[in-house]
Amino acid sequence: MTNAKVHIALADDHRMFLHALRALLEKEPGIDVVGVAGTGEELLAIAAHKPVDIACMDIGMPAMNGIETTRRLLALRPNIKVIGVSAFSDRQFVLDLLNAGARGYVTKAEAGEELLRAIHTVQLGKTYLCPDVAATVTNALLDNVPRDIATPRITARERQVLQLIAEGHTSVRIAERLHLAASTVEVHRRNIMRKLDLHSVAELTKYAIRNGITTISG
Amino acid sequence: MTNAKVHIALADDHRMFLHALRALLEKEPGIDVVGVAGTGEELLAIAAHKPVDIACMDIGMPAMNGIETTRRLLALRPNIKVIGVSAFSDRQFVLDLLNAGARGYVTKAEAGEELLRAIHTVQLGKTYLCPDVAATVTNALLDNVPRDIATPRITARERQVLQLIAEGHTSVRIAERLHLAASTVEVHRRNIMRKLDLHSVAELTKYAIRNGITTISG
DNA sequence: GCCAGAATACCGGTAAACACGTACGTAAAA
DNA sequence: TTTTACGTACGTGTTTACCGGTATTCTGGC
Repeated sequence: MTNAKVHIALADDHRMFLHALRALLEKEPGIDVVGVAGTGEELLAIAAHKPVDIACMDIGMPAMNGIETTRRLLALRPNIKVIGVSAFSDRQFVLDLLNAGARGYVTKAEAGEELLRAIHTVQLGKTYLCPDVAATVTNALLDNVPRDIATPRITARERQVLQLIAEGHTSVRIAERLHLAASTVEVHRRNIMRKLDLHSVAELTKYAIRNGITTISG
Repeated sequence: MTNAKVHIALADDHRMFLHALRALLEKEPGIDVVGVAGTGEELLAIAAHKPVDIACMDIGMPAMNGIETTRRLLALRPNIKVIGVSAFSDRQFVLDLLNAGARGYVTKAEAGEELLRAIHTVQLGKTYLCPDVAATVTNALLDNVPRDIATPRITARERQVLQLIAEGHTSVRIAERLHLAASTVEVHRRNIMRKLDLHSVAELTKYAIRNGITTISG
């Protein structure tokens, strides 16, 4: 049992990264990549039919993001250990993912060995955060203590509005598209900014990209 | 000569992608990865000291972007064939890169095999664009004919203003930061939008991210 | 020396964003 | 059941964005 290979599933919407990462992990003797997925749904399907010990997933996927995918995955298979892989290291983002049950987080800026280290660490039942993320999180805990549970989460409607804002539409257009009054859209916009502590369309746009609410290639 | 391995150098600011891609390419018998770089400068250094046939580089790198890197690389070693690898497929972006002398372009959304196909094609002296990029480019040529040479390039000052816009600053703040009149900043903003055919802060922000003018983790 | 382009600056106008308030019905949660 | 959160909608006001034109200065190229 101890010298059996660890079964790993990968998920990333960039197929080239997905395939490349598979090649990287397959070089490791103790690792067996049992499936790769381009979306959160595919990852759930893999976990439903194959033995998966560890899932490494991109967080910034469109449609279903990493946090939602993590929740559903753990509801389906509570023993799977989730490692978040992302280009970003938002404090709030990492905390959300850990709250969702993830056991590790590494950024794509780190070396490939960092992911292997994370895999080996969570395999032992521990939690692994790559250095800069760990620093961000501990700073957050030291600075703003009541950040643990007070996770501001936007509603589905707000998310919908945010997506259209990040696509460059005005409030009036968004109202037309959603069959709402323009004033309602502006309230949503205001609430989003208040909840997320963002203060411009530029920041809203970046947040939306980081969280997979919109794609950058729009 | 014909059955010698092709020497490839890689460049990407995401080290994990860089290392994973190296693992993917090293599986190929005809390919020898002679160096990997995290920045454009490193890639130039590698090309200066090692034999490189093909360079696969990420376009959205901070500091020196892919287009500038391509220019300098080809000035240094005109025989190197450059393949652009990017998460995005901007029409203008691709055209700029091809004008700079690149021989291929594949997006990260494509499968890993797509990059291998690009490598084998440019090795034969041909140009390779992945399907969706090829469609975008041909559409651009069919739609707006005088797009070939009229490559709108923003000035250094405009780039500076764009960066601050994408960081979420207002025109007034940008003016203060750059010691300009607010009206001047607004003219720059206007010219940027006109040149790039963008019509909102959201679009400006995404363009800035795609082109490495600002980072998404701001 | 002239011309084109860049960078600077100002004026005017419309539309939109942004901040603050109030209000109501419903649905979920305590 | 009371409370809380959400989605809906309106009003008022200030700031900013966005589109148009004009003009001066400076620099680089022909």
